[in-house]
Amino acid sequence: MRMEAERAEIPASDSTGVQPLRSLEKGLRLLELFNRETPFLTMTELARRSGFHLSTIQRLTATLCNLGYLKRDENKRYHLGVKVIKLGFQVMRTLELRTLIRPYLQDLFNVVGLTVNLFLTVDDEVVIVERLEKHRILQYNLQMGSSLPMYCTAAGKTILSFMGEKRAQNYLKRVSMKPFTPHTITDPGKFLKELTLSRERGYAINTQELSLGACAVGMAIFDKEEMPRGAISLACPAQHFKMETVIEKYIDPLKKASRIASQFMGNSKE
Amino acid sequence: MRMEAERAEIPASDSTGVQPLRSLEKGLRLLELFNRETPFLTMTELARRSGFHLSTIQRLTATLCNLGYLKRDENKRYHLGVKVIKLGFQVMRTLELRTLIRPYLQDLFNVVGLTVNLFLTVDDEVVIVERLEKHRILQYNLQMGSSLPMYCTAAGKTILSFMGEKRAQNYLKRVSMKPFTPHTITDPGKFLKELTLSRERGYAINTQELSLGACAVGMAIFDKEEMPRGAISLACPAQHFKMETVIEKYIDPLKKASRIASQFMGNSKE
DNA sequence: TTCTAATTATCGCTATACGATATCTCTTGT
DNA sequence: ACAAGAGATATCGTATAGCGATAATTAGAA
Repeated sequence: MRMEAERAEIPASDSTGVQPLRSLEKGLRLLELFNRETPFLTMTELARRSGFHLSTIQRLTATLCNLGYLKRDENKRYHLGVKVIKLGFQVMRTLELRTLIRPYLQDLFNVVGLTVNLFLTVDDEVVIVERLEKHRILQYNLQMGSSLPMYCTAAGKTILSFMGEKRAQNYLKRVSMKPFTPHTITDPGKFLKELTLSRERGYAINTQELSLGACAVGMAIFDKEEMPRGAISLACPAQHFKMETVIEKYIDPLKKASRIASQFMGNSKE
Repeated sequence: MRMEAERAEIPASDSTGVQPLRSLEKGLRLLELFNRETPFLTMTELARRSGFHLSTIQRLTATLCNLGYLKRDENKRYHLGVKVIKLGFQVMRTLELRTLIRPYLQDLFNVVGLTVNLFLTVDDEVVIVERLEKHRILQYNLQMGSSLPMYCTAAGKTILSFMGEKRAQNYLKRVSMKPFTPHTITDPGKFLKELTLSRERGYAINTQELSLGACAVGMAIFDKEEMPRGAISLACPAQHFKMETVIEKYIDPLKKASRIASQFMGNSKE
C-alpha cells in the first residue's frame, strides 16, 4: 500500500512507450532535493523529503557517492559532489541559444547601460544563462547559473503571464510565495491580476520584490510552439532609475533582443 | 556473454555492502559522455561509447529526457538539458572550501597581482572552483566550473606529483596526452621525470603547455589523509613575466594560501 | 526504387531492486 | 552509567523492474 503511494509520485513516462527506469528517476530526484535552503541532508531527511523507503535511500546514496555525485561529511550529512559541476558547465557550453544571442545581448547592454540577464525556464524556476552586469545592487550574488523563483522576478513573471491561466494557477498551487522583501507579492489573486496586466502590455515588472533596491523589466522568449521558454530582463538600482522612464527609453531594444532570441528558438511569428 | 562484458565495466560498489543500482549508474555514465568534444550524441553513438545495449540506451534516454536532464534536437541528437545547470551551481554554493578560502585567495591576489585559480580534482581532470582573473591571456575562455586536463596544467601536475608513482602511471595509461601547443608534454617518460622534480620542489610549473603565451605555477592542497585533492595556481602571460622571478617573489604567499586551504580540508600537517 | 542503417516498439525471462526486519551505533536524558 | 530512542547499516526472500532479443518502422543513401 505504501509502495503504491510511493509509485504514484513518479508519473509514468508518457512521451514515449519506453518504460521509464525507476531507480534512475529516483536517483536524480534525490539529487534535486539539495538546494539553497537544504544543501546538507541526512539519510532520514532524504527519506522524508523524497517519500522513498529508507532502504531505497541507502542504495541510492551509496550508488551516488560511489560515482562522486554525492559526498558525505563526518556528520553523515550528504551534499552534492564536485562531479556535478562538470556536467553543469558542459551544459553552459552546449546551450545554443546562449552563444547565438550573446552578441545581441552585448548590443543591448551597450545601448541601455543596465544589467542584462538571459533566463531559461527550468521546472518552476528561472536560471540565469547569460548575464552582463552593470550595477552591483543585489543582496544576492547573482551569476550565471543562479536559479530564482518565478513569482518575484521580472523574467519569471513575464514567462508565467504567457503560459496560460491554467498553468499559472497550477504553478501557484505548487510553490509557496515566500516574501523576500516587503514588496514581494504573496497573494495569489493579486498575483494573477498582475499576470494579466503583464500579458496585455507584453512585459513584466519587478519592483524590489526579490531584493530591496533592485528593479527589473522582463520580456519573454518564445519557441516555435509560441510557448514562453525564457526571458530577457533589464535590471537597475531602484534609487537611481525610475521604472517608467527606463521602460519608455529601453523597451524597444529589449523587444528587439527578445524577438531575435525567439527566432533562435525556432519561433517565426511575424 | 556480452552482458557479462558490459557488467564488467561497472565495478561493484566496494565502499559499502549496499548493492549498487545499475540503471542509476548507467544513467549518470551516459550523462558523462557529453563533453567538450562530443556535446551532441545520437542513440547509436551513445550505445557505442557506453558499451550498453541499444535497448538500454532507449530506456535511459527516455527517462533522462522526461526528467529534463537530456534534450533531443530535430536531428535526433541528444544533448544535456538545462536542468543540469541548477545542480551544477548548487554545488558551487555548497562547496565549503571555496567559501572558506575565498578571502585568502583575495589576499593572495592583492599581493601577487596575477590570476589566481582554485582547482579541485574531479576524475582525471581539474575543475576551476574559484578564479580571480588579472590578465586576459588564454585562448580559452576559462571561468569557474571549467574543467581542464591534468597533464598540461600547473595545478594538475602538482596534484599528480603527490599522488604517488603508481597512481600517476595509471593516470597516464588512461588519458591520451593530446598536444595543445608545441610545448605540451606528450612523452609519458619525460612527464614522469618532471613529476618527480615537481614533487621535490613542492610546486609544478606550466610553461605554455595548455595555451600559447600562458604560464602558471601551482601548489597542491592536501586533505587529512595527506592526499592531494586540489591546487592553487598563479597564472600570467609568458611575454611579460619571467617564471623564475615570479616564483622567487610569490612562492611564499602561494605556499601560505595552499597551506590554509589544506587546513580547511582537515589537513593538520605541522 | 531498393538497400542499409538507425530508431522505435514489443515481449518473455530472470537478475535486480524492492521493502521488511534485524542489528548496530550513536545521541540524549535520567 | 544505563536505558531509551533515533538513526544508520546489514541481511534476505520475493516480486517486478530492467534486461536483451528481435520485430516493426522510419530515414537516408545509392
